[in-house]
Amino acid sequence: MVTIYDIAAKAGVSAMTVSRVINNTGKISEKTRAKVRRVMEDLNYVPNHMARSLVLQQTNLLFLLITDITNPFYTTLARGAEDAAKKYGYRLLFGNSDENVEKEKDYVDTILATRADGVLVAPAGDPSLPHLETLRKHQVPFVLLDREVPGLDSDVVLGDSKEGARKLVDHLSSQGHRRIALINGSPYISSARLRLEGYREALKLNDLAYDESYVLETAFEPRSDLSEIESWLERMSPLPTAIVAGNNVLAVEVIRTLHDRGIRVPEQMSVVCFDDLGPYSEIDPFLTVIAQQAYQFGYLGMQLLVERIQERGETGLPWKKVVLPADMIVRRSVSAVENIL
Amino acid sequence: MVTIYDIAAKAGVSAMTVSRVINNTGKISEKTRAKVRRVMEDLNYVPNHMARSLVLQQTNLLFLLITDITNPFYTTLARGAEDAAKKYGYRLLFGNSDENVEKEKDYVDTILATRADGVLVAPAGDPSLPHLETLRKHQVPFVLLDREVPGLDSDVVLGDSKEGARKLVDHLSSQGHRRIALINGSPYISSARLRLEGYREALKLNDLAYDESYVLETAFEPRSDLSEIESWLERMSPLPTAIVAGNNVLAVEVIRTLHDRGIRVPEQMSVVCFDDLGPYSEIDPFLTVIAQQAYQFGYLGMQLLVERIQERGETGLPWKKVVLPADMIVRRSVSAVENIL
DNA sequence: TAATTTAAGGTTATCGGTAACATTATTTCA
DNA sequence: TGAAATAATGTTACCGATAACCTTAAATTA
Repeated sequence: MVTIYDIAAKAGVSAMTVSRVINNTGKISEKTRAKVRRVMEDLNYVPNHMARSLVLQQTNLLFLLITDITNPFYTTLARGAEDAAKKYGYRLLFGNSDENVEKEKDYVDTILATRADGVLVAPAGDPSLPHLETLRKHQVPFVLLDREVPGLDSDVVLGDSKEGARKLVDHLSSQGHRRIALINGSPYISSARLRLEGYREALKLNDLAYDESYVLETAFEPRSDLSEIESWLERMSPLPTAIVAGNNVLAVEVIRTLHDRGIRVPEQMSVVCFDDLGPYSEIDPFLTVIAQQAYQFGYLGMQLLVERIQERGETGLPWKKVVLPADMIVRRSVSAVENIL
Repeated sequence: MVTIYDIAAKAGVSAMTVSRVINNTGKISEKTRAKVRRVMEDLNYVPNHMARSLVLQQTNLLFLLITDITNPFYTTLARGAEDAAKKYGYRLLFGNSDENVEKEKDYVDTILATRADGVLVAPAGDPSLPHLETLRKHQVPFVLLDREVPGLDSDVVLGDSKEGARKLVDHLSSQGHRRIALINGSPYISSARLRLEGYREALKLNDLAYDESYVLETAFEPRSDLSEIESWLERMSPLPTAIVAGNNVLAVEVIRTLHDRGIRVPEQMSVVCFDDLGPYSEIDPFLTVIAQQAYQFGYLGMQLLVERIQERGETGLPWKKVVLPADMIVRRSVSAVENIL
């Protein structure tokens, strides 16, 4: 590997001069600058980021941790974060925790070991608390995305989950649905809790009774085993006429399970959910959804993070909480109750 | 930041002893080991990856560069790469080039500067050659995914693009289509070239004439400006009855443009493409596609990469080329010609 | 013209680890 | 019982960069 010393030797200058040329610091004559540049090109020199960061005590590296890299919500969010990072001159790397607290912890270790300047995290859930506290203890600035973690103060960008759930239920109710079920993510995830709350409030406002057996709390991540959903569907009696899904992955799994049992959507069952299905929902608009502004989650989150990084030292700045609105897109996955077979 | 020296001082041993405890090397008495461990926990010590890599001359870090993080093909591929990396004990980080050679070059610089042990790359295209050669020159092992780059020998995992294109055209032909158009990625991308070749061969085999105006070569990446597709549609006369899209993104854009012009799919135009739309195509199976084994691209690619890394030093090992089959999934986006309005 | 400034560059120490080579008790064995 | 082996730890140098300080010659200024 070519080092600064190889360049220095070949150019007949000291290593420090090479360093100055690389970083455009200090005073260097045009002649030496040109010579050093030529030697660097000749030898294909690439600065060693680690050596540099070691002495500078900063890496210019930021991380984005998401929980599901195959979910369009998170990948669109990633684009937003990426664009903002570029704007501020940071490099951004991605990690994927798969909704798995252990994997997430591994990434946090990598991040700490890499001495990243900051992190954007969509936490796997409340049990993420310990490793987020570790980040805090090591003074790594971070911003939470999409989910809060009780007991941890921080900047955060959230969607209006409660309002979103209310809108979905209201919409179903307006189509005459009175038996509305909810399949939700783990209660250890803040957004899932708020969606449940919004669901219950909306039921009440629409004079609908809350029936515990109509609620299934499972995992937001995709899984091959659908038996939990199957037994839930069997348990409910009478079957609901509509299902609210806590996110797009759950909606897909519910619909798949319904199809397996010969129940057609929306003819026999209406389904709505949080989060859109990416650009692909445009070709054959099917699911009625709360389309969260995924790109904005990433973009705004990155702005908050960069602010934190640049304010480092100043203490006691209040934590910022951005709540993005929940907009509903009505498509074909809901039919009016009177049309249900 | 807590260092090995802080631990050493507090535990009353030398830094080297701490290092030995961390890495489980050398001989350490149980007593000191326990003491050092306790101090590390007390101080929340995290090893500095950069310092370590600097002296070890290896980072245990691998990178995956993809060209479109919102494309389910690449995110599923990423999952495969991730699982395989974990199996082999490497850390994996992701980068997203957005089909943009410049961005890709930036990532390559980051990778070189980070001194990653290896890279998995889905190259943006033939113009990626210079920076891939830079990787080679710096002896960073890499494996290409999904696309080859002429003039560059390397391990590579490909899909059978030619065969896939043939299958799509054959399928359309079997439904009576005789005017079949192709919207494809840039001719500077190997997979796009092969898809065009397969398309032309299949036309010939089905006794269909090749009409240049029926082929549009554009970009594989999503874009907001659809005017190029619009003017292409206007140019073709008579309109084709079916369109083959070089990938899922193009299919989505074509269908969107068709809808804008009041042309319905599949009632008035059949559309097929390469690459599935992720799990979401299951809820409302619409597009007939060549479903490439995205997960396998990542998993096998990672295996090849790790082999290369571990063989480092041994020269002249032949390059490996894995070609994954192209399987067609027939869904609803094609109708028989006689039913076209 | 002597005293300062400035331009251009060099030296040394350091970032946080680890390899390689000591060192010192303590065992083990001939 | 003395020599050799081993266990447990310490010292030193180095990985590749940069900050802080130092040096020298040329250019300015009083």
